[in-house]
Amino acid sequence: MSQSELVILEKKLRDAQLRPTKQRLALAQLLYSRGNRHITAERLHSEAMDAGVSISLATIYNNLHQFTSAGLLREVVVDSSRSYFDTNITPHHHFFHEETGTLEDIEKSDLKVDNIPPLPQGMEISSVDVIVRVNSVRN
Amino acid sequence: MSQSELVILEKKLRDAQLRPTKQRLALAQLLYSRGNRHITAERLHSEAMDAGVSISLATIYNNLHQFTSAGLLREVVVDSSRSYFDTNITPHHHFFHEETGTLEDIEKSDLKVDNIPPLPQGMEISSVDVIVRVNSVRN
DNA sequence: TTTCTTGTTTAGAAGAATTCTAATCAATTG
DNA sequence: CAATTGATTAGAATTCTTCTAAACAAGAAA
Repeated sequence: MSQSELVILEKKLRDAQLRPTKQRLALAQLLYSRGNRHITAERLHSEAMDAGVSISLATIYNNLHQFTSAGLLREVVVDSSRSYFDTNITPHHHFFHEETGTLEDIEKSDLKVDNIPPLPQGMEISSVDVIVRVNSVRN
Repeated sequence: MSQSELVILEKKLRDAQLRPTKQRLALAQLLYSRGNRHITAERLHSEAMDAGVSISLATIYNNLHQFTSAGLLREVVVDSSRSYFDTNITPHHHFFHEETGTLEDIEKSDLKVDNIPPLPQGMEISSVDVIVRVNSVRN
């Protein structure tokens, strides 16, 4: 991990009004230093452990939610049994591999959603989420 | 509840290879005698209680899953904290009212999804789920 | 610096939704 | 009817997530 990378991550946290604590910086590194990721709390926790960073699961959850509120992460709802957090916060959609439980981005420009019916008075769209669930062909 | 309605529900269960037990018939009534519904296990349980049908929560879960496997229900994943089951099994999409936690159908013909990128070799689409999350406009 | 304030982290308990267990019970079959 | 197989049950167990309240660390002020 280069020094300049740490400085950038620290600024990212400060800009989001989050104190750059040891734990937050470690999480930010795991999240943002390897390209776009889709990750669960448990998985992030074990990655932190593997990286030798001691951090409690409660802190992982706290921070995933704080990062999400701050617009640094986005929660993707694809599986009723666990929450996935996406480091790609630009508008886009997902492939969900049902067998492996993995997500893959679909760039917004690739996919078009048209003809959304009119919304009731006083309502506005908060997001349009498309999930293309895929499986391997069974023979 | 008319007699003929019960006979129809019983046939529906038999056709799905499910024995028409007292509990299943009661659930089928609650689910299919009031138009399309989007319901959680807890909610269905309290409706059954209110209707004077004694049924355990385990049985509710068992049956919701059996109905789903049999194609009599469809699970909709919109909220990471609970599962919704939809009695409308035709292909369609949903509005999700974030404030109230309620779902509303969007007919498939109303909405168009285009330009899904090519899938990796050996993969096939299992479903395409569109969720339009809506909120009331805040002043 | 040192001190103060406030935000953060922590372990473990608590909570909520769901699934499991194994005993009882009910529907169907012969 | 008796036997078989499937369904239901209460409650325990599991899993994921949130809460609690005490200890700690970061930033601000002196």
